[in-house]
Amino acid sequence: MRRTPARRPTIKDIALRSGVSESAVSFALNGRPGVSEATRDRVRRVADQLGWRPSAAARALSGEGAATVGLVLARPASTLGVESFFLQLVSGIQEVLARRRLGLLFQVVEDLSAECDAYRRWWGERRVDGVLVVDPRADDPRPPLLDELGLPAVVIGSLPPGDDGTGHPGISNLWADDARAMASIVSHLHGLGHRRIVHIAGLPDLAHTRRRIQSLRTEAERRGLTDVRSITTDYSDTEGAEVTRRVLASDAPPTAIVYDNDVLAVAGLAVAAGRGIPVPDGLSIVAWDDSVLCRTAHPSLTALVRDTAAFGRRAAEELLALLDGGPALRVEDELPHLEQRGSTAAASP
Amino acid sequence: MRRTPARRPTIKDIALRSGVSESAVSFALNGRPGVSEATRDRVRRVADQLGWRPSAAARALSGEGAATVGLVLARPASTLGVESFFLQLVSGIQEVLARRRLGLLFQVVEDLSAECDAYRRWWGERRVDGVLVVDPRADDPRPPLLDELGLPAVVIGSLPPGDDGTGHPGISNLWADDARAMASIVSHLHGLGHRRIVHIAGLPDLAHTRRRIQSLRTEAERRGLTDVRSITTDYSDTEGAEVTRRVLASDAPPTAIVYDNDVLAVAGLAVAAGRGIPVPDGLSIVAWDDSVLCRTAHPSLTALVRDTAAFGRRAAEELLALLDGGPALRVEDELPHLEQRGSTAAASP
DNA sequence: ACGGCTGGCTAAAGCGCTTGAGTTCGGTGG
DNA sequence: CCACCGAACTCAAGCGCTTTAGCCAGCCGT
Repeated sequence: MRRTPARRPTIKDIALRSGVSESAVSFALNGRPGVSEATRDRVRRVADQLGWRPSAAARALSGEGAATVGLVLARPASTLGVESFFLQLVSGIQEVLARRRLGLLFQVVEDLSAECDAYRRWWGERRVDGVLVVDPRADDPRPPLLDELGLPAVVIGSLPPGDDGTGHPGISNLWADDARAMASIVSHLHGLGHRRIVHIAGLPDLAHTRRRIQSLRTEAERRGLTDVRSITTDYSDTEGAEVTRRVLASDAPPTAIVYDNDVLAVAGLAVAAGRGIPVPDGLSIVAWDDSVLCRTAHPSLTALVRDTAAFGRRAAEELLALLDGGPALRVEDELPHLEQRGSTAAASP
Repeated sequence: MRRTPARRPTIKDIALRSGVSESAVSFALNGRPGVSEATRDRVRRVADQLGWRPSAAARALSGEGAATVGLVLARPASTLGVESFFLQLVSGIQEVLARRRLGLLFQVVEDLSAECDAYRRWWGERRVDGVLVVDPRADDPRPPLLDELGLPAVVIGSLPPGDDGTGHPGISNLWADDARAMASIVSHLHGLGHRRIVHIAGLPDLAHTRRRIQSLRTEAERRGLTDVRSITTDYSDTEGAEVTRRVLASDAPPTAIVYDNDVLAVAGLAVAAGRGIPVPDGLSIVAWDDSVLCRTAHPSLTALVRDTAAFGRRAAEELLALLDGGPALRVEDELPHLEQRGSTAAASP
């Protein structure tokens, strides 16, 4: 025999018990003028004695907004394996949203067009007040779409080269300076005497991939390095391993490889180990983004670490500012820092 | 100058343009009787010409439910590093929810009591129609709470020993047979001649941790193995490494270690490598749950693999069934299978 | 003593949708 | 020819909350 679930109290119940009108209750509970302090107190007491909570639906319907923000992750199922990045990011985001009692509507989809559909649906159904957009890319259809819908958004991640982020009045951008970060890696490797460097990158369409590739080229030219190149992958360990194998088998194999994420790096390390190439003495490895993988690998991997949860927090804060009617901003996140571990050493001659 | 965002059409707009009443529109769009096929078609056409979407808030308010389910992850920020498990699970869940246009409200919190708060809040605010509960534990306060709230739920994961899952009429349970899975691991190791086995487990309060520990003991007794034990950890690579170090330094170190997740296993592997203990010849390692980590480790790790996305899908399906008024069920997921790789071999004498 | 304020409250409309209770109208059976 | 019926609609209430307009008592100044 199933217990009747407790009935949820409404402001009507509160009004009845405290002997005032529903409007008075609303005023009292929302800290609006129009009720005496005495009444306000009484109403408040009754409210939380009854365990009252405002109905999100009713609030939303009467123009208060949905009290929810959305986040969609467009990744083919195969790719979203390990990546510590997202849970950390989400965890940071939540921290901030929780303070304002905002919910996070989350969705994982296969591709970009499904992502856009999700935005349209959320907008149409008035489910979210704003969204957080990850993985900006070249010719990204999302900012214009969101602009058209009038859905406030924060794009998380550096914009593609050439896009300065203006022109989308309702959209903020929280960016990390991938160019400078790449420069710091190149500087480190160059300082160790490396002249042949390969960058095994992620998805070619992602904005940060392009920034990194571009920066690598610039830095190489600046230093007169001619044997430096980038190769894009799908971020999977499979491709990471395959590309590494190919690169190491070439005539003049690199003395250092920079991987665009931890999974690629670890996969690469495994390949090196399999071919009997000692790391770091025969090959230096740098991972972009730190994680347990990098720390537990053997040797542990020199990695570009950033505080992903903090990144998420800042993104959420920017979105809140936007929802509060603030202007769209471009803000830069802290520069990540290169944590030197056991996988980088002086180039062997 | 900001473009005025498009105004969202309501059924009133549709009613006006198609020359019928709002109710007729509602009937037409929801496939209810009471309108002619001709009218229905016309209304439908107008609706999607206008790009109409039902307002989730209005629907919810008029008794249709929130069209949303909730999932909260109670993990201290430190722990939710790599674990491929959750994103995979969520990805599977979404696949099923998407078919019914249900949203997923997601929350990451620090601990169990915050998780319970989240449920209360969601219930009070009528934000979700049901929830998915992960990481069941001993003396779990969540099922009784959800029962009291009358919030349909599916508990994902095996219940603690002694709890048969009955007694919570609104709650289904999707369980994996951790006991048999552990038995299969022990059988594999025993068959390879291992007699001293250590199980480096996860959080001691989690139900599946207890099941595994209990099963290990049972299996050991059945085979007359006396030098077998479990040690719990917080799932972090740090503790995994530390416990491994301690265990390997003991007088009669184990010849095989079973780790409760991929992170622990990789951390353990690194420790072994650091101490010059060859894997698998000097030590066999088994990881519970597969991931890139296991596959890219060197040697690759023998792992207990399960189809996590499928697990998520089934859980979501159970929840849907519950929301449709079906009875609470206990269903068992497929047995995971032990993928033998390079980290297990015959015990050295 | 009276008009005008102001503080404290109530009444009522409205948000977008569902739904049960009418209403209309073209048949049908008697 | 009329009562009756069901199909196809319309009306209006209601979900829980916010918000605008309005009401009334009491206090001010003159």
